[in-house]
Amino acid sequence: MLTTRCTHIIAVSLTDRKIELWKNRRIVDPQWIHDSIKAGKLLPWQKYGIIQKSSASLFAPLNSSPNKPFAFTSSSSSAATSSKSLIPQNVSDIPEKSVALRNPPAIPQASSASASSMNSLVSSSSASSFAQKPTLSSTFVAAQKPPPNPKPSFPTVAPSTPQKPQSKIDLPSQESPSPSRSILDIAMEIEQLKRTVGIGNTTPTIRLSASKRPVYSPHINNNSEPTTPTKAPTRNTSLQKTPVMPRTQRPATQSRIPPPPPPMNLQPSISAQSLPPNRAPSIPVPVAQPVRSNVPPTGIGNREQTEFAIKNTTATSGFLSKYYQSSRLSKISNWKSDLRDYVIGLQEDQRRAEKAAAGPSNPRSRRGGAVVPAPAAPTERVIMHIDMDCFFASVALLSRPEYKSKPVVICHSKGTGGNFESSTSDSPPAKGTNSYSTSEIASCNYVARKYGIKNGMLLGRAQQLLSSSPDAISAGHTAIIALPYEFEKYDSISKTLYAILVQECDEIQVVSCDEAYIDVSKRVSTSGVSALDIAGLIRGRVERETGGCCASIGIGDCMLVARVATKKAKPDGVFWVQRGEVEAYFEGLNVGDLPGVGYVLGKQMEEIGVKTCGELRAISVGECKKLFGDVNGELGFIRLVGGLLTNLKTGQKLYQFCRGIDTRPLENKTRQSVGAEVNWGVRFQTMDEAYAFVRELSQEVHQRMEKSGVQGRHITVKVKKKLYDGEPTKFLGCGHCLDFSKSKTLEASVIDEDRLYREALALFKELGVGALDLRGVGIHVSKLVNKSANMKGQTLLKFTTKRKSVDAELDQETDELGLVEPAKRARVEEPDRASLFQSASQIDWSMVDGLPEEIRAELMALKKPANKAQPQPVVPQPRRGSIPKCAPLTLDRIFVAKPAPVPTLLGRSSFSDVKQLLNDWLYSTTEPIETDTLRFRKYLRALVHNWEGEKCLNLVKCFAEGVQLVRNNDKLWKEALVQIKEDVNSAFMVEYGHCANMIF
DNA sequence: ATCCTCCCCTAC
DNA sequence: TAAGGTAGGGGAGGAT
Repeated sequence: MLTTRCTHIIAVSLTDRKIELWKNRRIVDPQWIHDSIKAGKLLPWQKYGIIQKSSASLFAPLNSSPNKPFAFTSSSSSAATSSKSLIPQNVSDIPEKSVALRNPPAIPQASSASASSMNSLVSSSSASSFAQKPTLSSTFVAAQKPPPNPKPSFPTVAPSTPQKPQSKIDLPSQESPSPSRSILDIAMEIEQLKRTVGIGNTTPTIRLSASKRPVYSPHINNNSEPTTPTKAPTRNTSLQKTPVMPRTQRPATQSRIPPPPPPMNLQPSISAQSLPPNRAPSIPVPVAQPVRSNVPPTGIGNREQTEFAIKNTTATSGFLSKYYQSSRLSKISNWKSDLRDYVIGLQEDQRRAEKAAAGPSNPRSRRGGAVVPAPAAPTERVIMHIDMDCFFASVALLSRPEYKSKPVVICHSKGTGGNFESSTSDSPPAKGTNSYSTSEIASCNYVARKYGIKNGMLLGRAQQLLSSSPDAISAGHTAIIALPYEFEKYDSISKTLYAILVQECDEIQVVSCDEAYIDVSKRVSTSGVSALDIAGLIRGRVERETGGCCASIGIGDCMLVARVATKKAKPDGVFWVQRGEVEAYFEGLNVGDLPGVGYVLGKQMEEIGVKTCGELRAISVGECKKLFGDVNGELGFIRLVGGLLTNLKTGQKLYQFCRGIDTRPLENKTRQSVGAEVNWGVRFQTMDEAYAFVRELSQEVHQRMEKSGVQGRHITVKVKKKLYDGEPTKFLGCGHCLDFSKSKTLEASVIDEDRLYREALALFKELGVGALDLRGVGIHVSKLVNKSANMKGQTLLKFTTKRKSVDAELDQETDELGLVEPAKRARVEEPDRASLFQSASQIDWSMVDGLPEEIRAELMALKKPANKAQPQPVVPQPRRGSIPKCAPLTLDRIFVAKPAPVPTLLGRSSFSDVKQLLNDWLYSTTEPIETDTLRFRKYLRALVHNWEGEKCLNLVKCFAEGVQLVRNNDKLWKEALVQIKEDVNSAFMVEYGHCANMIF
């Protein structure tokens, strides 16, 4: 509401986030109101703009750019020459449409100068250099080695006495002494962990979602760490592994031996420099006019890639349907929704049938064709988790049994000259073929898994893994068999699976196209058939009726236990963890195997030394009392784990899950939202292209809503903004991005496609990400109502809304229908009003509702063309002033934002203390532990976000020199350094709008 | 207190 | 080449 209807924002200070969001709004000091009242008229607000004010008052005398990162350390005015010293405060304040604004980030002139200024500062402040500054390097080198390392390996000894600042960089404020700490102090550890993992309010305000994780998204997260098989004790469990059906195995006829693997492709295959200069801006600079060109965006790749990209980015119309035909993730999601609808339908039928069959004496007669005797209340729950084994790969092998003993993966890559069936078997794969592919593996068979290949891994990486595996080579498995998707088959087999399941169960919950939970408690208790027999029956049917696809089944007394049992059952088996065995089974279970524990939570638990459920359980008994006094047991655990890791609900869930307790009922919830998003192939040159894409996406979402028979009134638009220039490693991928979203609740549900588009477009514009920076767009609609129900509901909503008068609402409706009265339209033709705007497209419509009625009506009239029959243009004229501004954040924010907490590394903040810590770290361990590297990276990012870029660079330099001198450029340490540099670069891009200059 | 917005995380 | 979607749970912090 604030952002959509306010004309001015009165504030004394703003959070960084608000500054980022509202940098194009009128943010004024309260004094403006006082002075206006005193003057008896509305004074020009510009003088009171708090961002402008702070910047102007502090830097105007120096005529320096607020975008200049290191003004406070540099006496040089060379970097202070930008005439673009102030970012525009409001769209309407930009006299001429600044094209620069639509080509963000509008890097100020100063930035390159700043960079060089920074560079010179860094080199002159080789204060922190190992090699060049004997005194400091000796301090560093001669530091006491801490004892070899506990965990964490960052030493936790008391910090050394703070030294004098090395240079101007170390401001006195950074010299806060660290409290002395003890590693045994659990409370302290919690604080430390909070700092490390970013819980609490010490994190920089701009969240770097991408940088929290080493790589984008769960798909890739899967790559990095092969999960070790669960080491669950088996002595107390009833392992009922059904024998694997013998499979016909034909000799492979098409396998080929690839050439020796090329080196790892760590860099994007084609650098931006290889493209024409005008297409390869390493730092986007404002250009006079965006040029619509057939040449694709920056750095996509070589000629073939370029040609492909022309046809396959979001800037091309028709992208969306093609994309959704091919996206396995989209299909997986949609199948789930469809199946859920299907099952809900079945359940409703069943309820109706029961009602019809009536008679309390016969509450249940038939279900899905199977006769179900009237059950007594089951004494024990029997839940099964059914999961097809490597579903896509299994389906592919149905028609290609000759590959069953080969490492098979399913992905899009055709691996030119590679392994698709279409290629001839007598020609070897082209050089480097699959080894460079960035195609994601959707599914792989167990032969491939044996060599560490996993779902989500890039094909290139998988091929390299195989090529470097002695086991694979000796088994003759040197080439991956890459097979194509067969979506229709998956669909059909999925239906077969569900048809079987609904017949063989009491209750069912859809998980995905190849996975479900079923409840067979009643069957077991009434028929006397054992759970294992039912599982065997289901597995037999699935295999027969699908033509040979195997399902594994885990059995337990709740969904949780059944699910973790399935892991043990795979492949092609059944595993039953009975009630009495749960505790022992969970004792050794990896916490990562618990549902809900993914990459982040898993890492956080690892931080506190918790790897297994047993260890997690032990927390409560061991330490809660220390922390919470008499609050121990469950509550203490929840407070500890909750406070430590996340919060209450997660703590509660973990408390139960690590004990094998799960009381969730099986259910298929009706959907609460509908959406569509694309984060692949998103490359735009102009905002018009982006707007056109938003329109396509709105249409898609609208279609989906129609299909589901729902309407909604809460609209969310999400965007991804790239963090780096150049193309990401993954072809046409989104790379590392910042995520932003903006949402709006309408007074009534979205009715037509056009309204959805207009609302989405307005939100999209508010997000303010420039065409060149966009890497992803999504539109979601929630607060859904059933479409038929909504017809009744709308009137009510209209009259109960608090936020808008009925008149306004009616006006809006009228407007939507293009029925603005001619009289109203005529009035705005008066030159005095109309001249305020060059065109209606310049009006910030989101502010209109906040205006007085008279003006508002006039503007509304202006909004609509006189000819009401005139259709809405497909691509609207962009509102000039609303073109996103992606200039780097300016120094303004330092003075406007609340004082940021001082970043610390294990409690140290001064340069010398941190440097000492790095020294100790380098000496204390031969290999960098990832946790420590992450800590350091996080700290460096925090420094940059706190505008301590120079301190950050000097620390990186210290570290780099330490790696060289202390660790003799050891590979692992160098890798850590590379990660650190990448992180710092990305943080620099965000804060300063350019890469960090790290020539060490 | 409770709700809302803007995220992040997780699962398939 | 390549198709990194989608929905739900939940938390932080601000608004009401």
